[in-house]
Amino acid sequence: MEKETGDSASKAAIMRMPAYLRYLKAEFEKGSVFVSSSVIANALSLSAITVRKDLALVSSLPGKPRMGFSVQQLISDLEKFLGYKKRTNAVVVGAGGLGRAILRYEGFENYGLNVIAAFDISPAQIGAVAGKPVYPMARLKEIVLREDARLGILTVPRAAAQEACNAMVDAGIRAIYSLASTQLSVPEGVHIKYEDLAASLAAFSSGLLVSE
Amino acid sequence: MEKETGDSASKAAIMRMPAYLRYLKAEFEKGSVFVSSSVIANALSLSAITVRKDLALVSSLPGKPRMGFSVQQLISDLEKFLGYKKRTNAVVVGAGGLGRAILRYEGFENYGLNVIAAFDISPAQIGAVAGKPVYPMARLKEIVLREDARLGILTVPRAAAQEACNAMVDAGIRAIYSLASTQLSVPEGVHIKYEDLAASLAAFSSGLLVSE
DNA sequence: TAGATTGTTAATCGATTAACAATC
DNA sequence: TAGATTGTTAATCGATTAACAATC
Repeated sequence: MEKETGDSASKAAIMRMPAYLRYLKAEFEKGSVFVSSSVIANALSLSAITVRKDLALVSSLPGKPRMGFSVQQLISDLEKFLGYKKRTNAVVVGAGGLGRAILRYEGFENYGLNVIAAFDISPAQIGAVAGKPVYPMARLKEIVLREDARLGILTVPRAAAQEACNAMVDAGIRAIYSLASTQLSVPEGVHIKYEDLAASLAAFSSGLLVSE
Repeated sequence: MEKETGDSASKAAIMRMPAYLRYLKAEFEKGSVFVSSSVIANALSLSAITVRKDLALVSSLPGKPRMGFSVQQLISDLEKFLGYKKRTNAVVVGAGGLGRAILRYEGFENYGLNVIAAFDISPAQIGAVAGKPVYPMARLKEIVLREDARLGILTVPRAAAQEACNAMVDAGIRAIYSLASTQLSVPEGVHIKYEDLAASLAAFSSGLLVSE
């Protein structure tokens, strides 16, 4: 008989986890050893109860009355929960401004992500950025297979997005993170997440999401 | 006596609006004149009822039984609702890879956002990108005042983030969109929104948010 | 007219908040 | 010990879904 797994994290809770991790890492740098839910809640503009509920979902050790939670333990638990301790290889398709910025960004290491290469249709872009190769699109499938890349990051212009997306799917990629701000159609079984920086910026700017 | 304003949009609903707009614009390109809630729902993996409820919040004209909603009208209503018809001036602080990509991106026009200039501490970055000036940080306040910039986009490295943030606040900016993936402290009255691309990418990659 | 699709009212579902006993 | 902070159970709140009469 299967053991009860208990509460599973809601999507809302999952989205708060990176914020906890970021905060706790900052606290760790400052030398904090223990931290209470109410302190975290204050810093992150959440309620203490929400924080405690969330931490209960990921914490391997219970918090201690009067002290709170071990900062170090919590960091480790959160990283494990968020999968930052596993390694995933990712490729970037589209070596324009945004694609190149992603290649240059070094912070992905902390998130268990290796951005291994980029691809572009334009011969002018072929070469390397920040020591990472930029290949022609024709080599996408070969490299994805060889490096077992699981995640594709789409940063091509809108007009080229569907074609580039198809190429990724054909290469065997089953998880696509699209920054191309256009609707894409993918076959069953391929996961896609749209991140529309411009739209979210605009929503924020117009004050609609001020409270978030 | 004040007239009842009716239901106001939930945050969840607001976040779906850009997706409707994107879809409707694509349909408009294809020549669609009317579209029903169930068609939209299918395309966007939502329920038809959710779509109808959401559209009721923004639509100035009711949908017609048997036909659905006017694509053109809905696009206009959504753009108005999302504030894309107003103009807001924005500045970028940090002219590294990501900052430069934002300067080069032309899609902001559609969202009512004018990215007018960038700022950087490094003299090497001063100049222009895509016809937009990159100024030294010392000129931030002057330009923000002159151009009435309301939104600041923060794209500096983590270590420089708080200092750059302070400079923005000092320059009179009251809405900061931070891509710096670090916790910032701002005075009361300054709105801040964190967008951690790396964290959201990692969460997606680890399969935690697959269903979104 | 007949039927598809709307808008609305009620029911369900899920997440947050409140209350409180347990405990270091 | 006394008290702050935890984890848990119950209540509230908000959003989604279901049901259905209205209507082009």
